[in-house]
Amino acid sequence: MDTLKHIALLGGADAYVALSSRELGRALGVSQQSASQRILELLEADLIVRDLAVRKQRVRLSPKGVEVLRREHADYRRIFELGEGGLHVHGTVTSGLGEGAFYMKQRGYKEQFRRKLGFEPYEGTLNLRVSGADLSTLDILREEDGILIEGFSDGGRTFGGAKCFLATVNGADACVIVPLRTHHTDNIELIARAHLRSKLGLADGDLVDVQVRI
Amino acid sequence: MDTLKHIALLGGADAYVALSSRELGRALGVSQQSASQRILELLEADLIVRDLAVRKQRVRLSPKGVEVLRREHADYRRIFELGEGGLHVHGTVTSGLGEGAFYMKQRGYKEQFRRKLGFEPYEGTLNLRVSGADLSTLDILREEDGILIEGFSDGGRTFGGAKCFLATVNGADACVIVPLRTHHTDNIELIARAHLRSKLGLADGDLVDVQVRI
DNA sequence: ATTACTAGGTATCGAGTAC
DNA sequence: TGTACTCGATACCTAGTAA
Repeated sequence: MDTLKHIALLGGADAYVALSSRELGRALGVSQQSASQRILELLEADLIVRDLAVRKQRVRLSPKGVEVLRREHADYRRIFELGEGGLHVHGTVTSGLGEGAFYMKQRGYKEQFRRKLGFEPYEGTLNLRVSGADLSTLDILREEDGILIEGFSDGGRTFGGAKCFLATVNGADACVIVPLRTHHTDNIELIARAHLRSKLGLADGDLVDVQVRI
Repeated sequence: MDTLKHIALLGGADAYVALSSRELGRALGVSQQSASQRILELLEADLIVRDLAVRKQRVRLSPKGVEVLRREHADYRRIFELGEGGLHVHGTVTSGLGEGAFYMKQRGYKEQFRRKLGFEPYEGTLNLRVSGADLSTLDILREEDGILIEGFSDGGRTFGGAKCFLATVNGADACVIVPLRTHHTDNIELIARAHLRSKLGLADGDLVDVQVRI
């Protein structure tokens, strides 16, 4: 585990890195022999792959190895990023494709919002683009349970389900929408009773602070 | 290490959590005896503190224990979040104690800034307070090598060294200063050729985006 | 230079048990 | 119920060395 992390820190998550057993041993504070043994164990567990040349071996993480570290990372995010009273995410205001408004007008969604959130949201969404450190914070949301909005069909078209999380944007009450069937994106959408953009005086590119209650 | 993480995941980073050695053993896949032993080791290393009541022990991380996990977290951030072109940190503008200006006026520093950064910075610093996810991002900086500003003595007083990292604040060129002799704080200081506060039109509490080049 | 086998010492683990 | 001791089994690490 520690060995796997060390390889990743050397860049082995993306590409092969040259790493002799002696170097590895020194870095981990164990002997060359033990380091060699650890490499063999990681290979046996399919967590790394190796290119064993004559001079020096080159190793890199396997997809399974990356997944193991990612899970570990998620644990640390839970510990440190989910502090007092929820989870902070920063994002910049963007104007989406206007799709949000289309979805918000659907009766199948509107009715659920009224019933499950206790208010009828404005027929539009505030789009935020998230970057850097906060990107991984979104992964926590995706794994967390929220207020469930069920999918439905209307007029031969299917509308997917979503999860909602109560939140505040720059202090104003709002609600984060996370589609259930979602790919890893850097976008989040917010809804609220009012038109957030005008209520908060926001323009494209403005940086806002979202505090999500979990 | 794994034990420490598990305690933190139970909430032991902020407060005492009840945790019997049997529970801990089950969670870690070891016996009650080994779990008890691990608790003792963590106590010995001052990574946790314990409230040993009659019924059940309660444990929580010590500041040192939190620090250890934070370092670990920083490693994972380095692996997964330090992608192309640097590192994003968000912070809110605060007015410090005005100390920044005092230091920036010292000849020992000014001369080094001019020589090593290639410009003479404005005689004041922009203070940012960082929170949540970005806090641990700062730890990456603390471990990274930057442009070295050496400490010196002047008039019987000693001034400590620091590291600098080229950065942009809301798009404007700047430089992050990280004191060498520092522990974990939630503050960062920025210098630039111009007075950033007026150049960017910033007021206390404003949220800014810092992109650090590494 | 490497990697990795074998042999032997050491730390770690868990069952039994005391408190 | 708890925690934590002793002690035999075992997993792990290192030195020497082969390829």
